[in-house]
Amino acid sequence: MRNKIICIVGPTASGKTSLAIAVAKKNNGEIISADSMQIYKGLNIGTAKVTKKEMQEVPHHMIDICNIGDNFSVADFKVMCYHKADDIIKKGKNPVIVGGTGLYISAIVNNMQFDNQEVDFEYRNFLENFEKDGKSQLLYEMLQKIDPLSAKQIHPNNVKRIIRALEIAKFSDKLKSKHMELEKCRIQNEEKKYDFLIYYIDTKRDELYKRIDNRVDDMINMGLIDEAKMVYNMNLSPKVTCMQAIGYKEIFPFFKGEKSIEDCIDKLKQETRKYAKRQETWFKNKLNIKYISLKDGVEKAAYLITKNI
RNA sequence: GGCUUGAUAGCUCAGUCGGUAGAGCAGAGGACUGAAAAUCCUCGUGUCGGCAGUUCGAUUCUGUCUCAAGCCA
Repeated sequence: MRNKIICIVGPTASGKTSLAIAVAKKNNGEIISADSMQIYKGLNIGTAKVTKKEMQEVPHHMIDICNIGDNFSVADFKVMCYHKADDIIKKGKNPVIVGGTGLYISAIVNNMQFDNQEVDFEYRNFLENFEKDGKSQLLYEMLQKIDPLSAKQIHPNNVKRIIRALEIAKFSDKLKSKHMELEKCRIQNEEKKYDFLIYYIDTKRDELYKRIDNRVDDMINMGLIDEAKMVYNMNLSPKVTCMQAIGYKEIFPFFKGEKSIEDCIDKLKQETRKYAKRQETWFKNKLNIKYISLKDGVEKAAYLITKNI
């Protein structure tokens, strides 16, 4: 019999962390985080990472596994996540997957297939130069020739995606060695490894926005500005993945003396709200989810989730 | 008190050599199989500050008033 794995998803600030801990406690579980930013050591307050105390209550995985500046992608996530899940099951315990990164959740739920591939920065730079020269259209035309299916799915203006698709097409093992059409290996997902039960924490929009505003204020009180300063002082390229995290780049203008701290905090709240909206779109439209509410408390929700297993 | 410059979408502004107007941001919705807290797509009627004048027609020109910023007293 295949194992059923509980996933808890939802927009930022919806209460995923506490619900996951409650579920894991009730169900002899260990938590696997599916969050593209909590993987980084040092990004604690801004990513709303679980506290050390909470981690002692229930083991957490896939948190603090990278250094700031490291590269990481869905492909890495999927491999590591499955290993962790297997390990947890072998121990006789139950994995609980929690996260807000839609692509990561989709990757494991749908068992997406990826080749092993390192990022080739030289090639990426080469491609990015086309964009700098205003020749993005050429990139799209290249992709249409090399990987027509991807080209169909990516909007011609989405240069970042076009470049990534070109990188993948060029270095894809399947393309190079087997002369297989990329379309085929993309669509051909293997049989699903586990069954998943995905719970989406449903929160009314205005309520969620209030929670977001309050949480940002809490983050500031907990020392987010110092944490952001630490990241700022590292002087990283804006291209580095963790520099994309919300909670840091919004405060940089204050350090540069370009904006007041109040304006930066407002911007941070605004960006977080927009992010929550994008998450909602992903989870509601791309995944087969069950809705769960925290209105009657975390314990009640955890009870409802675990009693079905 | 005098002069100058402004007053246009929630905000910042562009524009109409006179034929009732459009960008960015915000907001709403959406896409997304390899950077995803990223990236991208769609959606813009608003007494064009008030009143009067010229005109077939004014947001656009003229006068006047109100408000704001600056300069001179």
